[in-house]
Amino acid sequence: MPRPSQVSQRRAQLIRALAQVMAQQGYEAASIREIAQAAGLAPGLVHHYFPDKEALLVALTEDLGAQWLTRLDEAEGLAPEARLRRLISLHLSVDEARPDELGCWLQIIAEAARRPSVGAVWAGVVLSLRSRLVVALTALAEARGRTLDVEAGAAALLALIYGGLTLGATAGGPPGYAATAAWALVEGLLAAAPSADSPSQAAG
Amino acid sequence: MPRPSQVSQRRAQLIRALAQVMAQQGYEAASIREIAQAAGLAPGLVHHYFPDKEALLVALTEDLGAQWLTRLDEAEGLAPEARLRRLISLHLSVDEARPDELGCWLQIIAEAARRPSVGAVWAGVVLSLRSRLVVALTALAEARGRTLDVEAGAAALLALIYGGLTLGATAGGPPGYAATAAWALVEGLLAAAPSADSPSQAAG
Amino acid sequence: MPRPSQVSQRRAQLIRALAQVMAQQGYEAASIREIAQAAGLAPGLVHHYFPDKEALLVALTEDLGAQWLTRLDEAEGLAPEARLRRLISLHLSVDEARPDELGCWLQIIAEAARRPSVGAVWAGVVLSLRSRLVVALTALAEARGRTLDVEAGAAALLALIYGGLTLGATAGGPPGYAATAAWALVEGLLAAAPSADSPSQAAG
Amino acid sequence: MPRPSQVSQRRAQLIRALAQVMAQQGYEAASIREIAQAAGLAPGLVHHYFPDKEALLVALTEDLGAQWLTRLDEAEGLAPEARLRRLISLHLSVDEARPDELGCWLQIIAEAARRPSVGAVWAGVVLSLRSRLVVALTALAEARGRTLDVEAGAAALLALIYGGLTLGATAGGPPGYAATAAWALVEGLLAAAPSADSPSQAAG
DNA sequence: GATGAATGAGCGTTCATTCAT
DNA sequence: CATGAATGAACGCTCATTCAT
Repeated sequence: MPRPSQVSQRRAQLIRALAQVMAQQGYEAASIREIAQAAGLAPGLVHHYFPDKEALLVALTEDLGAQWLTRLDEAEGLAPEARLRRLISLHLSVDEARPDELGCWLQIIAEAARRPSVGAVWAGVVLSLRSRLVVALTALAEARGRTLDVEAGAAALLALIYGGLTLGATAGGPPGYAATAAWALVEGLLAAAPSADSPSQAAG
Repeated sequence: MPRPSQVSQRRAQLIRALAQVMAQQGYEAASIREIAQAAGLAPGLVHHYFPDKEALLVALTEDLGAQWLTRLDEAEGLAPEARLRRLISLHLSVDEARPDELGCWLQIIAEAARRPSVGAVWAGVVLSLRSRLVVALTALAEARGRTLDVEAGAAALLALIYGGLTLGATAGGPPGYAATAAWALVEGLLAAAPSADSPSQAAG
Repeated sequence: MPRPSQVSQRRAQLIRALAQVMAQQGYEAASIREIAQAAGLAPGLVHHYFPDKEALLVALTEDLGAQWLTRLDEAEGLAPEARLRRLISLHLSVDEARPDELGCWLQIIAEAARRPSVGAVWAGVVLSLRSRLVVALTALAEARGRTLDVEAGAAALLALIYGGLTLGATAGGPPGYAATAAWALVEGLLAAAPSADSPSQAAG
Repeated sequence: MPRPSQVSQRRAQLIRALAQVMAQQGYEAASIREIAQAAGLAPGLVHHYFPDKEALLVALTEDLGAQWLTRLDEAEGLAPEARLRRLISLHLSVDEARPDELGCWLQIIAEAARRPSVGAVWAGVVLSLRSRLVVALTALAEARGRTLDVEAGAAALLALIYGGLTLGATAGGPPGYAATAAWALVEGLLAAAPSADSPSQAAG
């Protein structure tokens, strides 16, 4: 019987192998044989640790999502504005430090659209990311004395970030615009928001 | 002898069939047999009109891109601000009127990342969309008397729009935030831009 | 209604086209489309002039066989020994003047082994070639005053020639050995044959 | 864990199955499904043991070539003349004991003409066969005190043998002529060769 | 646990043949 | 007569998955 750590290690090996193969060839084209080879394991082992190929994809999605969230922890404890700037730049640095990761996400989103198991995990990841932004935005709005629809603001920020990464990876574009634009979006939203001490004018 | 339009019609049939099947099952999972059946044609005909499956995907990408651009023509001739607002809402209305189209784009982007033939067409579509936004942004900046980096602004707008559509389709989110946020982004960018008549204060 | 000459011309066009394509790709790999293209005709026309692909192969076999026989007519009227030498060299010159032809024969023999219609034509060609050699050998044996089994001798000569061409085309070998050897074979057969005026010693 | 011999056995099964099917239907017409069925295996297994169909054909060619050479070993150790007679009759007995084998060779030669991988193996087989004949011819020429171009002689012998087998299998002919003729060829070549002890008369 | 042989369905693609125009 | 669109069976090959060892 393997120690629990060995199971985790084998699973992690296979998850990384899927990421590696999938980033270059896509999920469907990543064959079990190739994944096993990239992991240095026998093909038959894949089905010992995962019931099927889709479960492996779900595990990778969870893994990448957890990593992403962990990375954002670095912004904890900063002042509101600095924290939001940090969150934005941490997001956008994905494509520099981890080119494979972005490729994986593109494939995952495509699969999420028609595999409920993947879609659910992806939706959870988005929810978590958004909630981090909500917290940061709330703190900033409070510091600026504004009443902001932070849910919508966070969704918009994430959309700008995600869109910027995707388009940058697949269709190029001017360099470094996303960070600037993300902050302009924050300022634009804050400028349009009513002052916190005059709620009666909010709807105006 | 078949009329010339016959060929175009058959090709269009097959392109629509691919869109239909692909939106629900993805590109790889859309088999030639299924596509042919969705088009009401014999399987062998697919390769009579397209050299291979990838060429059909490229044709669909071109077709969807052309449709998208055509839709934006509706904003022609409006005043700067109205035109930009119209462009934004035309983009964002894609998911309402054409749910299949959004699903197709998700799959196309995933394929564009590793099929050069698809990637080139997609990059061309993005370029065209961005140039429409550049024109509109330039007109607006001029009307407001601001000096704007319109390339970066257009890229950011498109990123926000594309990200909003994608995340909305795959992970939900608050309703209708994207249009509001897009305009906040525009205002934020304009607010941060120097006045056109006082270039010396640009860096201020 | 086409004039008879047009029918013949179209058929000849297609036969030459098959030869051309088949020499390089083999019979099975020579598609109707390709053959038609090589002939400069529409694909559908092939089945106007030949009931099916095999009939086209049979026609080509007949055509090549007839050409081969015609070529041998050049040796008519020569003295016995010169005539046989000429026949041998005419056979062996096939690979120099018509490289495609040899390639076709290799494919035809392979098909002849399992298509009766082709096999029959091929057998007829061999019979005709052999009978030319029989005539020449008979004349030579008579001139030398020997009683030769000319059927066996002609078969052996043809075997040597055909084997030499085939092996030369597919596996190389010393240059020009076949002509020398063919004549050595003739002399060897004649030397082993009894004198025509002492038939009683033939079986010795 | 399968024993190493298991792999060899499966490969041999498939090679024999290809020989069986190919002799009757040709290489192109021998479908993977049919070959697998003839071997009593599942269709998918063929590509488990051979990368593709052509590799299976190459393996068969190597196998038949090796068998042919092994058969010739029976002539080892005989006196020069007896050895050569034995080599000739061993070659020519192919069509009696192994009708399938001859059919396979016809197909292989046709494929060798346009598949380099097959052509190379076939050329190697011919080379080996010829070198056996060279050795035997050399010994015989020495015993007879003659200076013979043994390379050319061996090539001619092989051509006569191969041509005789091929024509016999596809177009009939008088029975048993080839062995007689092969020996007549040998005697004819020896008769035309200069004496070994009078090299100055070689050109005479 | 670990292996890789085995299965058979399904893939993209090719093709000879037919036939409406 | 001539065209090439249309058909659907069959091809080589890949694959996730299973399972005996």
